[in-house]
Amino acid sequence: MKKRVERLRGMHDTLPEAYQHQRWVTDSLSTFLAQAGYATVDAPILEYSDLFLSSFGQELWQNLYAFRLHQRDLCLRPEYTASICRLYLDHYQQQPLPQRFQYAGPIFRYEAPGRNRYRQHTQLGVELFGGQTIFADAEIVQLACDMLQKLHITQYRLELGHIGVASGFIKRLRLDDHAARLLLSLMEQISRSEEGERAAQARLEALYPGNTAEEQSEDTTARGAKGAVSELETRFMSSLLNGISISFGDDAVRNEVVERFLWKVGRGEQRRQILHALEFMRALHALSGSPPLVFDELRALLARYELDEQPLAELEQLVAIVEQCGVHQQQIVLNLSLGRGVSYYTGLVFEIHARDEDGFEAQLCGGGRYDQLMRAIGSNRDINACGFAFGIERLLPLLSQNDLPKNEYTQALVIPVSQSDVPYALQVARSARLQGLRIEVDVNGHGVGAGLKVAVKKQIALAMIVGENEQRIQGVTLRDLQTGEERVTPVDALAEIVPHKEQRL
RNA sequence: GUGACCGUAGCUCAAUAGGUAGAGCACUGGAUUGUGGCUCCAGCGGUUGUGGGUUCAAGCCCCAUCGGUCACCCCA
Repeated sequence: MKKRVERLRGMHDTLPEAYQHQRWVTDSLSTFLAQAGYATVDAPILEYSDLFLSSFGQELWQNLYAFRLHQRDLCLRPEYTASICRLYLDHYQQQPLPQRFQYAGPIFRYEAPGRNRYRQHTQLGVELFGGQTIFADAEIVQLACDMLQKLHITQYRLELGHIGVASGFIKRLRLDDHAARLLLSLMEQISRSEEGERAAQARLEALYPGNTAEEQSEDTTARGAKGAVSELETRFMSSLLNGISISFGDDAVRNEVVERFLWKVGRGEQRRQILHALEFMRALHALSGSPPLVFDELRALLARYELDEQPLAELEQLVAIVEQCGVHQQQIVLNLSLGRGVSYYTGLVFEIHARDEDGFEAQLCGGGRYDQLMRAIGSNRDINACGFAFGIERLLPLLSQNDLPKNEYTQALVIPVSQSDVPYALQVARSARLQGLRIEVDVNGHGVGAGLKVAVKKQIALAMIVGENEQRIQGVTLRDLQTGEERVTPVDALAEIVPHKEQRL
């Protein structure tokens, strides 16, 4: 076999049917957003890597398609938000706020490909700059839901969260900035699973490494180091873990986890604070659920920790508005441990999930509020901003076939009788197209019989046979491939005849 | 990133226990030089993903690597 250049891993080709469907979805949603005042813009696919530093921290740096070219650090955009913010700063600062933008196009992330997951995929989204927080938040969440409505996708789950709760808590811990940010970005991972917590733990450990000599001695005599951890600390951790009922297999395993954690995290004040934060995040996660009940429970939790109720009040208003737009309470899940991958969110965060017909659940949409991103990428003032983006490829499997457009199939194939009739065939095709028909020409150069075979194989309903006889009268022999019926038709009249013939199919 | 399974013609797949690599579809030509679908005939097509190893002998066994699928992990 000849060596063939393969398609890149995680990249996909878009074939005619999928392309049509994708364009239909994009057009429908874009039209809808334009009705809401969102002007379509686009930005370069390639940007300076620095643009994405604040959104993709060091943790996600490896997920960028970044490279160095001519002494410049460049990067294929991993998302639109930062680019649109840059676009705003470059062109719109003199315009009055709020400003609304929509976009659609490819983005790139270097990740392990999987089902419904590509290294290049298409995002369609909006950014809303300025406006009052609660109203702007409500507008975009409502838009996201209405867009699904527009596509007749009704079975979905709307997850709402608010970074303000956890960040309010962390702020009080007086952690250093780096630790606080890391903790926040790990929140979702921590609350998801035992394994996730362990991974997060490792990252936090790296932040406050213990005494090197002690660690080495632990490696050689793991059990011998036991005495170094105080009885009190072990019991505290133990009861903490008990309280939030995580299953650890058996006591030995749990003790091991507790011990290693306390040991490795180091012994400073920071460690105690982090433990505190972990506990709080667990509690937040445990309380996720649907309104209205969950609000009471969350309010009680915030009161217990003496935290500001403002974020919760915002969410409550938001839920009320979203419900008025036809989203059922059962579809809404409040999850204050929702973190989202990127690190710039400051307030509302939300995601929309849905299950396809195979029962596979995928995230369709994600977004939130990021009031400090503008400053992070070089603005000299903060500009309130929020937005969201849909993954177009993930919407496609959820669409009903009835809604999707039919393929633009070819209506007739022009078959030249002999090679000398090709110029006339092309002329006929051109004339028919000018009349609005979709016409292909058989360019195989092998006669009428073979030409008709081509038409059948390609499932084209009509053939236009053209030779000397037809050219003499400026006509075609129009043959119906289904009935075998033939009639000679003037080229000028094709537009009237062809559509009628087709309807027989 | 981790684990499991898989990789043979353009596509879908065969190949006994390790013993000379096959079929259908598709494609090209013909039966049919201005009339198709059906049929028949012929042709084209391969370093068995790649590299190493074991063996008298490897598509098959072993190792590595690349790619694919699924489940985790993570994300849209």
